Amino acid sequence: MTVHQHGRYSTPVEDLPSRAVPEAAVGRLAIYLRVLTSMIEQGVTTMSSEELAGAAGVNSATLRKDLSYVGSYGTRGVGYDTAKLVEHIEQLLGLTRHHSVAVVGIGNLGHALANYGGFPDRGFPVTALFDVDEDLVGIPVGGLPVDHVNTIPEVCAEREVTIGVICTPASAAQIVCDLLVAGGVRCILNFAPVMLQVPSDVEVRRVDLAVELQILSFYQARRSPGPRAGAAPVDPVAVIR
Amino acid sequence: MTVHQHGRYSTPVEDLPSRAVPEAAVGRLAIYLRVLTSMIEQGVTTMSSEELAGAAGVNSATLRKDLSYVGSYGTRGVGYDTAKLVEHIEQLLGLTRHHSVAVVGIGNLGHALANYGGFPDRGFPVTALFDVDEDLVGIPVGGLPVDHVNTIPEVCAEREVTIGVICTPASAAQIVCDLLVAGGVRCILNFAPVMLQVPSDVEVRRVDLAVELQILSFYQARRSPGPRAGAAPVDPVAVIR
DNA sequence: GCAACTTTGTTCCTGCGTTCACAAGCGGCT
DNA sequence: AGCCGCTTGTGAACGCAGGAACAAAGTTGC
Repeated sequence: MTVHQHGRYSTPVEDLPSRAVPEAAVGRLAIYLRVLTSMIEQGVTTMSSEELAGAAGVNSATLRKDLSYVGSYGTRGVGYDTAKLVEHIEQLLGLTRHHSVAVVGIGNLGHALANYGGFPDRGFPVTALFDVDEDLVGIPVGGLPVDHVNTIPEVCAEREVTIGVICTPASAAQIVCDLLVAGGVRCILNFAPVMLQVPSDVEVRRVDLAVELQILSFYQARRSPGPRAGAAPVDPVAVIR
Repeated sequence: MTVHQHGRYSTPVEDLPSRAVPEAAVGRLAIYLRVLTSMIEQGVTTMSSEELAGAAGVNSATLRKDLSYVGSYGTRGVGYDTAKLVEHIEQLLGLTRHHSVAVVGIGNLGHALANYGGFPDRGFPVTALFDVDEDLVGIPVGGLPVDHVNTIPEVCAEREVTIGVICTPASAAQIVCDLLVAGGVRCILNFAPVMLQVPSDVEVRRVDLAVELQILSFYQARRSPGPRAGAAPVDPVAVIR
């Protein structure tokens, strides 16, 4: 029972699959991936580290080092083949096979996530929904019927859920987490404002709305004392779609 | 126009308000705050660094260092007065005054956020909702009518919005962002999967579902080759509420 | 009132991540 | 075919954050 939420290392033992990749680098790789697929759709077949870094908002040296973790697939004097690079990053991130997702807690947020359809981008199909509320059980949300939280272990094992998303109130999060772990789920995305206690082989990512807002509040608090920035210097000709 | 999303420093100039606080520390302080308010509700008036650190899942030395940023308000041999500490952390995080929040993009996620009511914890009232869809404009969501995105600059200036939350599709995010900035908003929470370009005095926090899932996928990919963990060693006697 | 224990606040140190800078390598041009 | 310029990949330095250890300080018990 360790507490290791967020930040920490990747491969404490076993450095066979390339050398250990820093966690921050993994996050950036996911961003490169998105930029790359977007560029490929626009017909771009080759990008230099400078271009890609610019689009991702990072230093080009950082980008090159990140890409060196996945292997050396660039051509000197030219740049990176976008298609090849996508392929290799996807492989490193384990996106070649699908990851079945379960959403627990079908409140406002859970409802929103369930309706995402195929979930952000491809490769993360939602295959199970759970809630405590008996009135919700059986009702389809986003085309999938809700099951009772008591059935989490069986259903998760049966449907081979790899990622559990916790959208319950804080008070229920730990219990739900234990049930997911019991069902063999070893990756958890936690939206509840609590630090989950999990076995060391379970990975938890926490997304905390309140913390994000408070960090923004902090930066707002220590600004130049000027009250508010000048109003509307940008043309309000909003042409969205 | 800098790109500085996430990570970076706090007070590049001006170290008047205590010394520069590392960004990571700010995030942890928000967590301490939650733990403390929870403990106060249970009648706890004093906590040692060891206790508080345990509850927050961090090292006690780290906690003491974090608290030293807000000032020295502990009593040696005793610990910290929970009420006093909450007060000082709230002051540092700028939570003493309210931060008016605007939500842009009333889709699944925007709908969920608008319905949060007073928004996570207290101090972040949602005072404006926006969408492009004419059919949505005027309809109240969570008790607040939706306005058209074209009116973002005026409405934000008028209602003194300090934090803008972007829940639009990626394609609209940058335009919406520009409109918020035009309305004087200098803190943005971005749920759209794009790196926003903003003036250097605007702070952007990004919450990216796809990236979080892909990071989990990465850790899942490089595990002990064993297929799935053993099933249900935990009693499924789920007694939630 | 004194001594011993407890807990804070801080200094030092270690280690990781980011950045800089350069050598190696590849394509294009003459 | 050889040279030139561009871009990658990596070795080394820098800087920050986290952890350990210690000194200062305050409280409790005698």
